[in-house]
Amino acid sequence: MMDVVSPELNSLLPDEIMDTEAIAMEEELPTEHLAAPPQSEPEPPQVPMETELPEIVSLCPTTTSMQMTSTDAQCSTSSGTQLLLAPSGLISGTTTSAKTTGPAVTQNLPKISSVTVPANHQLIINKVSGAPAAVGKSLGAAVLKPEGQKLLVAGLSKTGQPIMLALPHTWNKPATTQSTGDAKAQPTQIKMVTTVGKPVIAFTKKPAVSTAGPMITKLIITKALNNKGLSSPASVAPVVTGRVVTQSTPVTPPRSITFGETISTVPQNTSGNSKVAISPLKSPSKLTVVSVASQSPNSPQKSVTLPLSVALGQQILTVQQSATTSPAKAGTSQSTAQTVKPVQTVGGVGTSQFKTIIPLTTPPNVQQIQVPGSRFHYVRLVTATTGSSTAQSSGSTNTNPSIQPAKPVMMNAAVRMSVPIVSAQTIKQVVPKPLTSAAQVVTTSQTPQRLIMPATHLPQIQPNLTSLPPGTVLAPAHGSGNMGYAVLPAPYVTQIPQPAFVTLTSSSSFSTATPIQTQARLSLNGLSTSEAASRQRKPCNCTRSQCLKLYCDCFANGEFCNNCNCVNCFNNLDHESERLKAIKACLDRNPVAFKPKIGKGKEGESDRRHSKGCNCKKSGCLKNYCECYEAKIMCSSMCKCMGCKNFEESPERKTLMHLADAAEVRVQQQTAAKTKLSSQISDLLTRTTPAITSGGGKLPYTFVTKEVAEATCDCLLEQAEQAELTNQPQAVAERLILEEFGRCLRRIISFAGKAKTDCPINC
DNA sequence: GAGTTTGAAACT
DNA sequence: CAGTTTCAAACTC
Repeated sequence: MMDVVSPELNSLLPDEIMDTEAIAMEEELPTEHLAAPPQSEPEPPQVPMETELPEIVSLCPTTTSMQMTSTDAQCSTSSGTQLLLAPSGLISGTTTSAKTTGPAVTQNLPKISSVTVPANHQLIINKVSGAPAAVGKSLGAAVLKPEGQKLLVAGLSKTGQPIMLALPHTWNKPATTQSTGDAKAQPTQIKMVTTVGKPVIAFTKKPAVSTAGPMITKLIITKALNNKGLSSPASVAPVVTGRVVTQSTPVTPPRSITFGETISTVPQNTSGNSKVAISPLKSPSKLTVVSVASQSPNSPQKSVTLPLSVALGQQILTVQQSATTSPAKAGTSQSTAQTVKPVQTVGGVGTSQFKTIIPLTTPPNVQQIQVPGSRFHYVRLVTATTGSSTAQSSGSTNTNPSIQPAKPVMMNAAVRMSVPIVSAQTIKQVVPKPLTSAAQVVTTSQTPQRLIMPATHLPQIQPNLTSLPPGTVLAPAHGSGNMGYAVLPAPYVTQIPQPAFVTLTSSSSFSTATPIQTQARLSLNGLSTSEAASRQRKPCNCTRSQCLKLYCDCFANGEFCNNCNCVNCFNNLDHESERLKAIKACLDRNPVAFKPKIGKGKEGESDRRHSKGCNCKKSGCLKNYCECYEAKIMCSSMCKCMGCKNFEESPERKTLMHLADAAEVRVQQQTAAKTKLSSQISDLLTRTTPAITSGGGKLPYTFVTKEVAEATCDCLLEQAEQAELTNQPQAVAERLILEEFGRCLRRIISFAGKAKTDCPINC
């Protein structure tokens, strides 16, 4: 299964993903581009998180950046502390699931709903916008300005000293734009540089690069991994570089992204780079990326969590990575598919599909990368190269602040991201699969990394994550080099060999991970794997499109063709590269090509409506040609149809509906009748079969064979003839015949009883 | 089942 | 963005 990923697949992925140089360049942004967060700027009203999700979180040794609000804050990166980033407005008084991982220290910080510092060095801070106040100093964290802070970065230093960073409110401004991810805004890049004891954060406004889509906010966190805890930023030993790129769409519940990375006090031996593409999410509300360090005592684990939302569902992205304490370079590529647990959603429009991404390696670093244009959501796991490792091994003597994260050399970790997506097909079924909103974080103590995306709405990420066809899976290429990805339809996720779903035994970060792990199997559309597997899709009949166009329903729904009647089908594992190209082409044409067409309308409008509207001309929108009618929804103002009869008061529509209802009733009645008949037959067989076969309950009539019946008839005829020969009156003749019939019956019964006695078993 | 109709997707 | 072509599903016979 895993070998389905061909090496050339790497080349198919967006260049932004594969190009490590590009990342490095971004990390090397000039300092002058980094501007301090305008704290004086009035904070905009709380906006849905989808507009404010940090796009990139980079963990690197970059030193250029503005100082954190608090200079005394210790860099949490040096001590396995998990960092949680909570953009304001993204979290409304709800803590992430990580909060449950252990004893938490909660601060009633203004704009911060809660701060959790579990014993496992994980710090979770939930920021609530709108409440100006100073950050609780009891934590020793930097003071947050009430205004102009959209992102709160908190972490615990090796000494346990918390670090908090606030992002300028401008980060959230794009959120004001309404629309499903179409809003274009100038991307804001936030670079955070944390050295040991000297966390720094910077904000940079960059011209929008993305061709289309929601504003892109980039958050880059650069931190030096130095267990020595150098007080000088100059002496930074870069170890891990991570990026988190997320996009948010308007009006969406807060999300949380937990980003974790392993920080080892010893030189990082895992010099590798793993990339993880996060499949588009239909509307995930919460995204959590959790990175768990290896179990090595010297490899404390850190994580950054961006709590985004809670109420409507949570999307969790969990990345587990192991950092080998051994100084030796990891030369082996350990690709372990990880179990993906679909996060259930609450209030989901329909069932969701998941997208799973499995990186090849287990790098200590995780980078989420947003690729403009492609709208793919990627996570890159980057491990410091030899140079950085050497620096660390030398006791963090490296004083060069400009040290950039080493390019990935090896990928050892397997990361899977599961992203449930509401598919159009699901909507058509009008059978919403309620999903639980509980965010789940899966962690492992071993090398495997896991990325889990919540199954519910993730509007903020939607622009990117929803771009991929539902159920898309990026699987690591097997032995295809350092990196390889296969975009797999969700159904194929279940086909991945069991080892790929290695159960994660969490020993470290999250105590709550265990229950999740038990059900870590990927589910599709909110269905269990078995249910998903059983879900039958209508086979396509494509002949010319190679099933790589949206004409093909299979392709349009992000599924591989299976049992279809298509000709020259490329929508399968054998044509990964073509499929990837086709997906990219579709996304280039329409970034929301794979998003459900039927979605929620505006407030007050029908819950379901065609996002684009139909364009019917001849069907009157009363045939299945019409997508609205097919979806059993009314045409709306979005439609450009002619002669539309698919509106509420349309008599034609009512007539059709009545007919349809009547037909449905008939079908139901017929079905019920068939069911009843079948049940009766089954019951009859159930009752009779044992008697016939077992012998214990053999009934007399079972002896009324053809021969017996004929013999009886002969007896009766003989009796009738005798009566006739003796000139007996008819009444007497009838009596004689009936008496003879009675005797026959008695004989039959007697014989049956005798046979039962003689052969009580198996007669 | 073959042929026609239809409208979305793709193309220019 | 509009017009045209292509395509596969829906529909008809």
